[in-house]
Amino acid sequence: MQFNPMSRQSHRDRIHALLLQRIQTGGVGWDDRLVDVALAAEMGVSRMPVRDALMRLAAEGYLVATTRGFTLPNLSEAEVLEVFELRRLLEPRAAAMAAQAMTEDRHAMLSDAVAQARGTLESGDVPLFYHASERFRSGWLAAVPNRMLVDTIQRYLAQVQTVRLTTMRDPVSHAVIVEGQRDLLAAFGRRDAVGAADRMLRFVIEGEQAFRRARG
Amino acid sequence: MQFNPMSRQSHRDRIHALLLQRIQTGGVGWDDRLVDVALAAEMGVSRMPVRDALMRLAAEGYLVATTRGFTLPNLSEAEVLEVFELRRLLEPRAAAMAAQAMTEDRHAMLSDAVAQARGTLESGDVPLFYHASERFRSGWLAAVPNRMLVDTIQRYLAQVQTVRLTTMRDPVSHAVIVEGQRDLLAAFGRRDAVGAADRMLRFVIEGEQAFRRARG
DNA sequence: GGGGCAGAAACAGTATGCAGTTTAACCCCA
DNA sequence: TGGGGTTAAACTGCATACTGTTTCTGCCCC
Repeated sequence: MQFNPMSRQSHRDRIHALLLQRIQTGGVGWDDRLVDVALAAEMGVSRMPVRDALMRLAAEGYLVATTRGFTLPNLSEAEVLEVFELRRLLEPRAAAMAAQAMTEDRHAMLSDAVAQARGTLESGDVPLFYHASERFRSGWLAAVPNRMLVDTIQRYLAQVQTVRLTTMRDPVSHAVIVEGQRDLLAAFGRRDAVGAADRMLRFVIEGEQAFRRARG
Repeated sequence: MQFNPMSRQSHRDRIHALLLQRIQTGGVGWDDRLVDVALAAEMGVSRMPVRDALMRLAAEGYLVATTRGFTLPNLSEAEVLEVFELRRLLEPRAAAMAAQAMTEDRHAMLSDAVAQARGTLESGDVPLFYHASERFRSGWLAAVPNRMLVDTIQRYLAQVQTVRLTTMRDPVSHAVIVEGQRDLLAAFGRRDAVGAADRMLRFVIEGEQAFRRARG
């Protein structure tokens, strides 16, 4: 049963990456409790590397430690609005930098993601739409040269994961999001930093309005 | 020898706080290697809580893990400049919100901190200056109603800890920082959100320029 | 005297076990 | 049938031990 303890990437890092992916792709539900023993059994390792990964995720803000396992942070409406404020401050700038640094390859990939997202407008395939949107998001973020900025954006976006998921289920928002992606893609294609920033700001504000509508 | 394992504050948290204090008060040198075994022996506990604390400090950016113990981080110049970009984006807004939400009590506390910082201009007492600056910073941040914004700011500031410490040792920067604190305090006192934002932006840019001068 | 080279030591990662605490289920009595 | 107390299970925190790797040290050969 013994794996090589010092394999290129430690168990701790592998498990951290795996759990992060699960969180970011909606693989962890709101009422799920992540417990080291269970995860360790699932992955065939001992508790310690799993504990390390969980505590690291908690330190990074992706999880919160409770007396009974780790769970997703349960954001109040006020906290979600706080995140929208952060998004308004950071994402337009990030989009501008991405536009300036956009390569042909990356633009083609983003174009593909947007096409896929648009295709779900008729089929109403929410999981596929979500997946395409994730591809678009991670794609343009990868073009941003400021890694600190990207890390910051990724962190708080992870925390409002479920909000974004519910927004995507709304048909009206679905169309608005695809439209925003299309416009952003066009701005990226023109290397139009100003246009990308403006459109991204509008995109975030539209998202905030959709959230406010959904809550009342 | 057995302590209560579940005493109000866990060993992990105690050790984390202790090491953080050592780092922040210059108790850890650039060539010091923090090793779990040695620290554990020093504190009379096992490796695990020490390891937890060290890894948490590393996740927070106060330390970096090397193949041979934990050391102070040596951020590249590019990474530090990335953080300055984040600061330009977030801290003016945060200062504006703090100005709007400023209370008399808090303003008095900030005033005290600035007076203490100014007092170190002549004495050249860097540790006291550092402490006063920390009080000023944590004080105005506490007035910001958006907790997500504050958390984000705190997180990246932790990572450039050492840069800020070296900046404070420079007499010219020392004076510039105290001047900035004085102006910010005045803006806070007037509940002048616009003025606070403007002055904070200038403050960050001055810090960035000081850093660029120091490096190259 | 300098450049490998082998052995030793230091150190990170992981496994396992136990103690203490919290949660939840259950049972008893009303 | 419901409320309160009791007990079992679940889970975290800490300790200890072992393994494999990396770095250091000193020695030998050139």
